[in-house]
Amino acid sequence: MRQIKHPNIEQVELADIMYALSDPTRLEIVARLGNAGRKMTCGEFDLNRPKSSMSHHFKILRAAGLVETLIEGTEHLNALRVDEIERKFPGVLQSVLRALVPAKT
Amino acid sequence: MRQIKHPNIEQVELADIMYALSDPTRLEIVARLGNAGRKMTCGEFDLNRPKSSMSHHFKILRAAGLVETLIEGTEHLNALRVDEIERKFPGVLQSVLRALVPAKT
DNA sequence: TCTATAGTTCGAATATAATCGAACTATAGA
DNA sequence: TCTATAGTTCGATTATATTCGAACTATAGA
Repeated sequence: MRQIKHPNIEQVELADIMYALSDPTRLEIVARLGNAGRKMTCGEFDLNRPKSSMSHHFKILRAAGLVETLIEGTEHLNALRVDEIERKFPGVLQSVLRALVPAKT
Repeated sequence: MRQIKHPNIEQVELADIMYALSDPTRLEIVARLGNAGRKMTCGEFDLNRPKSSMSHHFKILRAAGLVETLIEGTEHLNALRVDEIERKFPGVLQSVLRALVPAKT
């Protein structure tokens, strides 16, 4: 396996995005990715959960089209697909990201 | 039972909203309520599902804080809590509603 | 008071999801 | 080639959701 397959943006459905965002762990991952504004490895999220659970959540985020994962060496670099999602569903991801920031005055 | 209890807006959580919006039937209900821009009875949604299923979905939409239900006679009048949600999570519901409109030029 | 209407609740069946340890894969570097 | 690292996949368990018929509740109107 060279690179991970992602859905292309035409295939992305709103209900799947909503589903992916309905879990607290995944919301946290999305929040951190959004805050970071850079690619992050799975290991960087220190959410006190075993690797297999984290992997499961990333899989769902990827399947929903929210996250894109680039394999580089032994690491998987994850990024939000903000631009594409924004073009397809304007405002949805941005407003969610804003809602996730804890009152950043 | 006089009137149905709803969560007040402070108690409403983003994950619950996302969860409520992750089901196609509920998305459809929300879309129609949004389009209508008026209160609608449960029976008006002609989604080919038994009453008990519809009732279940309305219960979840209510619990998530998305829908407000007013009892009037034998009917239950449902409305989106757009203003409150908008104040708490700016853009979230609006952008979802816009995404649900099928290319209304 | 009787009946029709609108919707909820209950209960059981079925489906889907979350969780996590253990085994696995792929790469980097010694 | 051996080892460590990063992450995935598998499989089993447990938890949650969906679905829908049947019974129920509350109100309106005759």
